[in-house]
Amino acid sequence: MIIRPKLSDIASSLGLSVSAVSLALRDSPKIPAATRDEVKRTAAKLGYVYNRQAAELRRGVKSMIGVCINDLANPVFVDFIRHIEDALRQHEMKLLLWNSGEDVAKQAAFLTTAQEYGTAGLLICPAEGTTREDIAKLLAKGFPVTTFSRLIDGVGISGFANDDAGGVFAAMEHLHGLGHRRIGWIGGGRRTSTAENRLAGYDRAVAALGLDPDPELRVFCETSRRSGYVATGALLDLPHPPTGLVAFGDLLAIGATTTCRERGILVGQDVSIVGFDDIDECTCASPPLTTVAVDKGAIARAAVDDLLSRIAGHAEGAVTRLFTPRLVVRQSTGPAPPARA
Amino acid sequence: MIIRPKLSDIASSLGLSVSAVSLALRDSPKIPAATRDEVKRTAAKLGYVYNRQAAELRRGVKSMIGVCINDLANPVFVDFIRHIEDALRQHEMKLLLWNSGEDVAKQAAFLTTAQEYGTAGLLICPAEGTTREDIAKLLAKGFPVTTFSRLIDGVGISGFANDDAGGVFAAMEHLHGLGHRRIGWIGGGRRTSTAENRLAGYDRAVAALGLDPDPELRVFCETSRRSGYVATGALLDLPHPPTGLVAFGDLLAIGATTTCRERGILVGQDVSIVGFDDIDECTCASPPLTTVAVDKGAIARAAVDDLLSRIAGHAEGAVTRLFTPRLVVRQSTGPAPPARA
DNA sequence: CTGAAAGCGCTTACAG
DNA sequence: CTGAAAGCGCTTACAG
Repeated sequence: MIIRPKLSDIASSLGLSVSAVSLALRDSPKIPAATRDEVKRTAAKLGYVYNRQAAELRRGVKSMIGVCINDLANPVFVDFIRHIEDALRQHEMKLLLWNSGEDVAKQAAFLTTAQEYGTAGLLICPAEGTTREDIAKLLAKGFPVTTFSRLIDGVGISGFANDDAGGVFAAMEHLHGLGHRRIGWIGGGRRTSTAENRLAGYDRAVAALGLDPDPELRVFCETSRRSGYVATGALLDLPHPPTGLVAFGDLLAIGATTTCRERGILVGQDVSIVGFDDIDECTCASPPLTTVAVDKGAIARAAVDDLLSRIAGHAEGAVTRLFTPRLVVRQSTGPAPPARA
Repeated sequence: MIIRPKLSDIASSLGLSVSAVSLALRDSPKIPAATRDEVKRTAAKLGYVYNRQAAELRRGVKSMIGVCINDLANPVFVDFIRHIEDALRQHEMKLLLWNSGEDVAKQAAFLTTAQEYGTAGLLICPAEGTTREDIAKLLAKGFPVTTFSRLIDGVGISGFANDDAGGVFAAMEHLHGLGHRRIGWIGGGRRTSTAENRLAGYDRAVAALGLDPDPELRVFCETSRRSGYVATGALLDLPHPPTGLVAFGDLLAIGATTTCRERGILVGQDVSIVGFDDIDECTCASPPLTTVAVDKGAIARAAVDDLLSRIAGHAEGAVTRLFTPRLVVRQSTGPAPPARA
């Protein structure tokens, strides 16, 4: 038995030429329908597997896209991946997935692999510490790259992200409207565009709304439930703790609810908490979490479209597009408690 | 400027032969060190990217492994992936990741892609509904496949999984030792080996320990926080609710704690809850979750070793290995409350 | 130590 | 409608 049959095996078993078999398998009208069927039957019988590497080498086309994200453990990226997959499927493109885990070295290794394996281009949410030079190097090689969720400025690469500053501002306005005047910030401890912009939204809102600008109210940490738990503890230990809390991400906000619960503090009454991203878990958190919903589907689709048109050679200049998020009010926010003595 | 330079571009720019360049780049002792350095410098200068597809086609070797899991949204798989990655890195193998999302059609599409792109073999946690025939078809083509976490029996494929029945049995013994006699089961609603075995462990323990065998105590659902929330509600609504609860997975158990919290039921006092898997979140759940810790690292390493030796042709017969889990007692379990009238 | 030639499994003009 | 030939970018014997 032939281990891995190739076109020539099908051809010889049928008394056809290799070219005829090649065309038949791809439904060329040059081959009579009856012959095509026969070829396909024989291929199936022999257990033929198309060697796409060989075909792509010959044709000079590619059909894989590399996707590199920074933190698989954050559900928001699982959402992004699902949307990217959906968008890619319509273009018959496959996805080569990678998780950098915020490790620039791992990310660099993947970038190399992605190129060596002939991916057509790269969709990347850059790990913290990714430099313009890292990206410029790829671009110089003519390798199409588009960023999503996080942006890298000033290097001529397209980026599609949420309006992070605006999202936090909206969250702050919401709390301000509920009477909160001392509002804490947790998270965004990494040097990424997302962290910078969300914090900028916080600072801007503090100034614009006349809130307490106490720098102690800002606690920087990474994005995980545990970090949210710890950071919120620090905030509540303050001599004069905040009544409202905006978190860099939902994971942090969920961690924050744990801290409150342990201390017998009622979320939505004693303290109001707003998350960011709108992951599924928000609806079954306790209480269900008020959050800033990021339009992951629209961002994913726009990034895929940009990358594909770049790959196709219709490369207009780099574009940066920000998508407006939507505040979703659930039960983790409520009127500020009356001031205490 | 050359768009994507190849060996011949380096060769001609240096007045060398293509073969010399090929050997130099791979540090062959046949090429003088000085020449090697020069070749590498030129390659870097020209922005040369190794075409691994072409090289693998010629050499007849492969360096990618496909990994197909069933649910990326479950953190336990993120853990598995990380361990698989680590094991693979030592063998210079790359990973082509895919999430079937419990969709057999998506999984089938990936299996085809993985073969067409020339992955050396496949590590798979089969989606619900994967048949023996699905696997047999791959095996018939001589395509190396190894399962992990979930097993497919009777088809001559190696599998590495947790001792699921034993794990649940240990959880039940723990609760029994604390005085619980009416213990509920939530989850495992899918037809997978994991679900069957964990439920079997429950049933066996109910019989062996003389617990209440009320079938109402078993609620089947899929694995998510939300499902755990809902299923636990159903259990607590029973005229005679259980005092202990074993969940198919930690995500469910965490959902269960939410239900209890909402109803003012103290977890670890009024009701004891045991999860399964030991994901990171267990330690920052409230209360921290007693769980059955799966040795994901050992399972991942064993599966990778098996697959790689199969790829290398040292294919002993298929082996199935079960790894003994470890009960980790935290604060979600405690003595059964005194029986009520 | 270096180069010319063949070939991995495909596809694509080009003849017949 | 069908086949022989060339070539995608590499690597590997094989001569020199």
